[in-house]
Amino acid sequence: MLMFDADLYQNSFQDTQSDLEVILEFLEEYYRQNAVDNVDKLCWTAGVNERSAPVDDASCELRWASYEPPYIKPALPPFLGCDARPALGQSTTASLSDYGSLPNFVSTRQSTKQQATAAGSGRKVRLFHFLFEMLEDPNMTHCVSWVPAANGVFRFSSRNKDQVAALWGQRKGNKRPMTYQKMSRALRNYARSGEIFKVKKKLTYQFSQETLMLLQKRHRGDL
DNA sequence: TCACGCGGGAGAGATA
DNA sequence: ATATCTCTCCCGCGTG
Repeated sequence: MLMFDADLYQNSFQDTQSDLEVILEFLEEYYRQNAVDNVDKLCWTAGVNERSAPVDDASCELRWASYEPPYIKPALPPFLGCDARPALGQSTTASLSDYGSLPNFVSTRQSTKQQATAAGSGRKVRLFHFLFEMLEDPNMTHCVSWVPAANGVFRFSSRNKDQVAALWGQRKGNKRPMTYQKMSRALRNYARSGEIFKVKKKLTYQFSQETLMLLQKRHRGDL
């Protein structure tokens, strides 16, 4: 099981379970028709990191036949050295927030603030944590999924993107319904902190290399 | 022309 | 009480 901070993740996982129950009926119908695709997606999830186990290229090509390697906006220092984060590996109890929200090119002031926030409360789920949960959940691949052969890149389904947004709105307890438009706006704001970049392709975003590496390292460590 | 996705900016709510 | 962070919301623009 994927584990971040134990308490935080357990709570979020339970929330996710509740959310998923809402759309369970819809999913049941979908899975009956896409069982094979889900197997493929599990494979992609495991192969998000190109250094991980090889991905089934044939199945990827089938599903992503129309996909072209995205152009990554070089707005920030691209994918820094992994040895730049001293805290990594020193803490065995840090939550996902500690790692995933703190690329090393974020300003010192911001980093300090975020570290304090993540370490202090950990109660408030952040959008990119939620999205990572969705991406790691094979039941949600019809809404949002990793793009194979593109490290950390994920893409929303044009048909089901609003389901993800609706779940996000539920998770946050918003009174007004969340839409993809609003959720994607929040996603694009992550470019400022370097957590997620906008890829110049519709409905497609990318975790920063730093963030992705830490997520994956955490993921592998808890397998 | 139109629908859709994107980005700017302001502001609300939560947190330190 | 204040500063900061993280969205949320609205609006206009670009593109297919």
